[in-house]
Amino acid sequence: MAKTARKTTTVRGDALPRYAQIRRALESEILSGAWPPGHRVPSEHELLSRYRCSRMTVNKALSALAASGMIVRRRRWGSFVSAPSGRNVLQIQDIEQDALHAGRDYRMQLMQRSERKATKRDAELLQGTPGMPVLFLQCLHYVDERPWMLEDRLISLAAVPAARRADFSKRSPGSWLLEKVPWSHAEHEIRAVNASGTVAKALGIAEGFACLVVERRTAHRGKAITHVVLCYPGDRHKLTASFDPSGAAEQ
Amino acid sequence: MAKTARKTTTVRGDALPRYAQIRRALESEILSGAWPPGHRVPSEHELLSRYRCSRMTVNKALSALAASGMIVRRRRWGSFVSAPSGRNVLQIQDIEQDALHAGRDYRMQLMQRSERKATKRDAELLQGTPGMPVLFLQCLHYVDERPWMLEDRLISLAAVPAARRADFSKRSPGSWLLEKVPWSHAEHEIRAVNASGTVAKALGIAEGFACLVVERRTAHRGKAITHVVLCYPGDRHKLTASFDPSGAAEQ
DNA sequence: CCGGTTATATTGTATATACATAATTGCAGG
DNA sequence: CCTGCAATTATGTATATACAATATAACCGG
Repeated sequence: MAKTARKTTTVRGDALPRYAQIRRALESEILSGAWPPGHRVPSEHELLSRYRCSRMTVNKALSALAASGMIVRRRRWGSFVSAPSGRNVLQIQDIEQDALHAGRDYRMQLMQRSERKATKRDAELLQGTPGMPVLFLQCLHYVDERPWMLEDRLISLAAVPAARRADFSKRSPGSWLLEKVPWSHAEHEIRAVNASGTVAKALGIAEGFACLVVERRTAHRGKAITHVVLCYPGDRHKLTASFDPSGAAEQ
Repeated sequence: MAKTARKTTTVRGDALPRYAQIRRALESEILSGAWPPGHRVPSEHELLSRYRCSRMTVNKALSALAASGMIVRRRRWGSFVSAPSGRNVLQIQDIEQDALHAGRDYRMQLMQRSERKATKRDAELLQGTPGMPVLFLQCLHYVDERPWMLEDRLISLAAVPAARRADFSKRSPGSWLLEKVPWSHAEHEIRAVNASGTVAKALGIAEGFACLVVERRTAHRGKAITHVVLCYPGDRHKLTASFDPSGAAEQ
């Protein structure tokens, strides 16, 4: 009695929402190859009459597909399946935290710390000007008491003056920065190198052993914050990534 | 005269659309650190009265932020800034095509080709069963007439029977598959290894030279399609990636 | 105090509608 | 034939509205 009679306007068999269904349907046309790159996706009008729903709903589906790079949309032109290269993007989780805190024993040791005016090379790495104040840190990270990774880091003291007084003997500069300093842009480079004598000694591996090197430059509002080189023995560290068409992970 | 009098309902100073403005504003609160992880984002109601717009508009902004992993939303709970680790994802462009066709001279050579019943190891790599029919290919890729990359590939003939009759002496199996076979899931692994004698010989580098190895497993609807190991001399190939908070690249 | 019902807050989905924008097509007038 | 305006098409953005789902809080009878 007290309950107000509710009219169910949309009858969903407890499945995905309509916009997601439409998105999936289109996605599967594309991923199955039925709609090759360049193929014209039906217009919003066609889709709304096909799926018997409002334009906003198909628009949501199409916008999502466009955002994920599966299709390209242009006014008056229509929507078109984009080239695979446009969507072959894979995502890699944060590199630093990765693998370390997987229930294993972790500790780090500060090997070097020096405050200095940027050399020409420092300036290049930070994309700043020589002479700017920088902090150089070298840390050795251990996992289960074995040397795991060697970190060479430059921090721009102009951008992060607080770093001058931070204690990096316990706290890794990476996680300190992550907490203290917001950043909005990062560039990574990943390559393989043979360990030099000093690197080999620090990591307890043979000279020439293949290492995976991750180099990262971080900036905020166009101002460089830090530049870091992480060197992992190649047999221990792997980067893994998995790619799924947009919907799978989100829904 | 003929022109119908048009009322401009929304006065936009030719700037970003409102939902993008709102998104940016919130994003900058988060990226600037003003709203730390766990901080509560104003509710849609608060935002719509603050920005004087409809709920759908703020919803679009918030949904986009949620999709990009900057915030987490829950019914009746509200929206909260997510931990940085949730958003430290970086994107890497397609690995195979990368760098190759950058205006340089490319050619490839088929070194080995064998059709066989899957060994135990083959089956493991393809996540299939021993005895299944597979095609093994080894290709050497040249850029500017220098050996550039060595590819070891397994293709499941059950999933791609057409591969049996394809001519891989000119066409790289990677691009052939990309065109012929839709795929929906891929897993990558990236590591560094010292070149073995045979690899070194093929690539024209010294034995033990550090190589970047990219391993990829591709599947469609849970059925394995191909497994490939790409081996690049470490000094020549680099993976690069750049991360921006969602909006920058799209808008 | 317990246990259930009811109210409420907040996001999720969907619709109908309107106007804006961009680019092409077509037509009219010189 | 060229110019320019108008119509057309398809997407882009925004509003107002309605109902759904979900979890907390408040209330209330026993």
